[in-house]
Amino acid sequence: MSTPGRGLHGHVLDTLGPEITAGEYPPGSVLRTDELAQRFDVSRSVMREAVRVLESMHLVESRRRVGVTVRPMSEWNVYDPQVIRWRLAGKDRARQLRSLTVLRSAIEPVAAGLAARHATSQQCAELTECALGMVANSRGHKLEEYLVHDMAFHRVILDASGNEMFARLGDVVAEVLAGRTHHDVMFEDPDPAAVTLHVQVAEAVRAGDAVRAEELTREITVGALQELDILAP
Amino acid sequence: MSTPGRGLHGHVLDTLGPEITAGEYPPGSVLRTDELAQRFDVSRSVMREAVRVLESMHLVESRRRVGVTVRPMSEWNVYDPQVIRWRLAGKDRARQLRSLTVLRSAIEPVAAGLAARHATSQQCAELTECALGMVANSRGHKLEEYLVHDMAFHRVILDASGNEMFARLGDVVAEVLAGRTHHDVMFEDPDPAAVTLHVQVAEAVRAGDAVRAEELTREITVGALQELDILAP
DNA sequence: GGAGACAAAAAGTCAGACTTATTCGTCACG
DNA sequence: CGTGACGAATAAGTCTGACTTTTTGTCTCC
Repeated sequence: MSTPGRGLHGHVLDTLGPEITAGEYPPGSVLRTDELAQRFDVSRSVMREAVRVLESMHLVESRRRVGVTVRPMSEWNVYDPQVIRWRLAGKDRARQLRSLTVLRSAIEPVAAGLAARHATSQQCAELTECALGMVANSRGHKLEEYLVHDMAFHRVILDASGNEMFARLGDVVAEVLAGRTHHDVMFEDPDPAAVTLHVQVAEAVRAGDAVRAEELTREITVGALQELDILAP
Repeated sequence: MSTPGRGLHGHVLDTLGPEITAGEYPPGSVLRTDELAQRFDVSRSVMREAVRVLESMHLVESRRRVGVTVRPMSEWNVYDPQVIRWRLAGKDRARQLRSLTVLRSAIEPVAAGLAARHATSQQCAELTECALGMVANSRGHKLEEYLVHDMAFHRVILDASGNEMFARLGDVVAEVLAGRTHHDVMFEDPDPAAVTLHVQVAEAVRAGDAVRAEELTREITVGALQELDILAP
């Protein structure tokens, strides 16, 4: 995605990471560095670097005389964008998408409220532009163009909140929106009500109306949650 | 903290990580693997493993013929518990604490609402126990004992929400609460109103009253935000 | 002054030997 | 029988040195 297989150790991670996050090795499973190096046909140095990265994500733990043991899912660094990507590409993408959508529903309304207070005039302009782009592509099976503007819209909101923790969720939200468009729901044109809400949020932010921006965004995320409930009650 | 200097590469990270997150190397600064290996008196293999970990946190980027370049703060994986710890131990701990408290104010109310729906009877019992422990230690300069129960309380709420993304913020919230007690505010006994709110949240969760649990928790987090505003308006 | 070739620099890779910590089995001792 | 200590096996950890690959800056040459 962002950094595709840069170097041999990257290629190893592209295979091993998804396998682990997909749960192919039950927690407590033991892998041996040497065997992995053989399997991927790389030197032990390269394999060790890959293991170190997995370890920094808390996916595995490396202990002397034991080997590389897989940690239970509850200990994974589930906010690591790489881990999120692996899991979204794997088996439990539905569960993952639900968790992330709930996260969105908590974060984005608050972020929109802050954005109404902190957004620069340029960010307001970008927001309006994105909302207009969504309107323009809301009919006629132009889902891809719509998605681009939708992702940009939410990224601007999160950035404009002025909170770095929120801002860093831009990639995650984009991934969720993309996943929704490309796989699960959204067979036809997007919900007109949602499009309108985005336009209204842009207006509220520009007007500096924090309460209204927060409430409108809450409606958007509630809608996203309902979409999931319809799909898998 | 959790995994203190495990192995040589861990020791290198314990020094280099805080240096980078403290901003001692401006974005775009170039480090050379060989020089770093010399500086820390380790072999290049060990140094490379450390660089790989820093790279997986998006703190640096390693490119051929160029070296290891430090990335701008906006690209760091700020949700990585290790990065959070490094930053909380460093220069901008105040800024970091503020960001995290805003994050809490978005997450915890929603988590409490979900907890009211999903908490098991055992989790309800734990919650009540924590709240009672907070009451018992709310007077008489027993800040440490109070803190333990406070951290446990919020961890149970986040776990009981049933959302893994929320659950994994337990460590972060604990870190924020600990930081608040040990450094910034909290010179004397905690605010009695806050203690009462925790007890009421425990009751609301046990009663399955999601709306009330959410609203009460919102009051708690608003209080935490106000504490910061009083300290640094 | 632009395009292409060349050289230097730094990360990337590999192989092999050695070190160290941990675990497990065994054996002696209570 | 249990128990504790000793020792051997094992797999990660470390170091070294040689080699490869990619990128970049420069220096021609047209």
